[in-house]
Amino acid sequence: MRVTIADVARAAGVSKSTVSRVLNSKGEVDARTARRVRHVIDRLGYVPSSRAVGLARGRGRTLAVLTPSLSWPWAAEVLQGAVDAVEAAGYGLLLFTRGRGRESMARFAGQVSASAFDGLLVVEPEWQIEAAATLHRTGLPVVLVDDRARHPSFPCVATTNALGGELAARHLLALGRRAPLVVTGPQRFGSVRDRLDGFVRTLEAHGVEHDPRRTVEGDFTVRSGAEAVEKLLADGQDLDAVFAHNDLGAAGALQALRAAGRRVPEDVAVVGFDDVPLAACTDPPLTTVRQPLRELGAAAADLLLSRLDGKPPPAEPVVLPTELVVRDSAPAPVP
Amino acid sequence: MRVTIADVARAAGVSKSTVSRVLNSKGEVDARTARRVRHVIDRLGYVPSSRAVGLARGRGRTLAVLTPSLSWPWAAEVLQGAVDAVEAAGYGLLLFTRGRGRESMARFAGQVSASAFDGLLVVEPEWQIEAAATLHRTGLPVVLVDDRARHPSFPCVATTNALGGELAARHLLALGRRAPLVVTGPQRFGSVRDRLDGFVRTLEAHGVEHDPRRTVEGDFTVRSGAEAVEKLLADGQDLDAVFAHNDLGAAGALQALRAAGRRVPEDVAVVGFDDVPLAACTDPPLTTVRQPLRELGAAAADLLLSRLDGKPPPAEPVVLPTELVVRDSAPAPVP
DNA sequence: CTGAAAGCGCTTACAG
DNA sequence: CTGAAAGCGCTTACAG
Repeated sequence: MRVTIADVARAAGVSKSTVSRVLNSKGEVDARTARRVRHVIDRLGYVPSSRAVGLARGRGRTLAVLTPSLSWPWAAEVLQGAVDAVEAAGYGLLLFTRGRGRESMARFAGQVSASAFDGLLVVEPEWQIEAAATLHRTGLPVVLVDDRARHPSFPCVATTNALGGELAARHLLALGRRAPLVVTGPQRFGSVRDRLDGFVRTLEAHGVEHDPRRTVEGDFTVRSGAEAVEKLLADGQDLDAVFAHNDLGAAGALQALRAAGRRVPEDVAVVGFDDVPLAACTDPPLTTVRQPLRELGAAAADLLLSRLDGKPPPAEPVVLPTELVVRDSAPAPVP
Repeated sequence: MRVTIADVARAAGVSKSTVSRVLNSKGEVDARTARRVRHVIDRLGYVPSSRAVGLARGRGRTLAVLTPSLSWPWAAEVLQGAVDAVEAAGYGLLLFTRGRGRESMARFAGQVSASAFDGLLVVEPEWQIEAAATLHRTGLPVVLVDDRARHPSFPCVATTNALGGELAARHLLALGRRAPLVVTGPQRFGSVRDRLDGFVRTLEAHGVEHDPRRTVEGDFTVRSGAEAVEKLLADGQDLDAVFAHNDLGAAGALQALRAAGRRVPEDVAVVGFDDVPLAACTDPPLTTVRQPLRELGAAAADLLLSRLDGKPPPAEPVVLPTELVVRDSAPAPVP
């Protein structure tokens, strides 16, 4: 039923070796023979079995990506960037998410050992970093989409998180704000600490002291953004700005501020992070620090692909720039 | 380097056949022999090569999914549901998106012929339906996540779109609205026509005539939702409600209404469709017809898996229910 | 209950 | 430039 290389060889009156040679344009083949073989291939609609090729060659054309839940819009964007790049290279991409915790990691490890793929992309690694390190040591090419320099032993791509924090701070300072609430993500993340550092350092460089009580650790959910605002308000603290470490948190802050009767941006200016599609749909639309999410995914995929081609990993992480996108929640300062 | 079945056989003092038998618990194996083999497997950390197994058996444990861009939040949710189900079954999932049109479909077709996977999930098929049909004929198990009964020759899972339209209409009628704008998706989609039908029929069943000029075809983008409202307003038509066929469109309508000085929900009530995460973050939060997106993905995956196990496809499409989620953009009617 | 052998569909030295 | 043969790592009748 399936057309095999043997069928092609027979129909073309040559050996399987020769068919293989024209298939992979490897070794010298007589031009006329090659043409004949190609014709037969077309006529029969022959496509080599990826399994057989993979087995014979010891590797195939399949990559895998391990990513957080796709319900996080930024993960979906990064993944889309990776898919596009992988697809363009003619590779397949196996998708694993961290939906089911340890159990699902175990299953993942099984696939790895089964060498079902030839390279791995890890998006925002957390506790699975050990697993990644083990694989890496095993010889599996691994690339991380991650925070700068947190895992220096891996090739990785990252964004300028500290600069992002700085951009947010400069903008709020220019708007005359002096008492911002910072809703961070989980502070075990290096990216989060970098954003915070960049923000606070910039504030202080401009003579604005940042009261630590105005830094609240969130978990990147809408709810945590709202709660941070509610709590601060309940404590009687005042604020004239919010810098949330992601757009979802900023959206939550927006809701809580409205509920508390604070006007945005007049009373409180709000700046988010990421620039996911949601950011343009809130009321008012969010000013935010844009991360080039698709580009991150694509760059990581390309890096992995080039490693498979035997190119050495870059000494430094690949770092893509963040930039400020100004919308109504923290408009451009009037000159 | 790689531990093979031969290594295990040697270490356990048995043949490869026997190792294979205990691996697949197939055929009779002496209990003690089996135990010994298992020990060796554990000790050596042996995992069968998925490629070799696939080649020998003629099929492996890999599925593929062909889905629209993950930038559509609903696609990301459906995909997440599918990943979870596939992963739980111990299968791998190869991801293809329609990012690059025909070119990417060609590449996709290549992977298919290479039998890189054993079953295919198609999410919201449009022009690639022919390709799917061809594959299906070839013997590849295919399952669709699609609109009810549009492709009766495929096993598929769908939602109650007409009912969704009806729910939206009933809610708006209960709020006393009589002049709704309907922003549809592309009307070539069966789901879109079903939603529209359900909506209009319900209106008319309640003695409310629906002026066809108040049905505007959109393309599921935020922009198209906003434009539909702007155009209607520019034409001097009046409206007291909007029913958008997806939440993004509803978010766009919200923006345009605000810009036009209409209050939501007082002047204009707005109902969306899907209930993606964004829906809870708009101002006001969206009342919307919820689609069980993850469940759709999971159900499709399970259906595909059961087909691979040789179970016959269900005669009828699997249909999951939509339900109305009431938020502030169209609040519950006061009794 | 167990093993030797053939076969899955390719690639790759090795000869010629 | 081309072919016969071995090998990739498994499974599966077929004998015993």
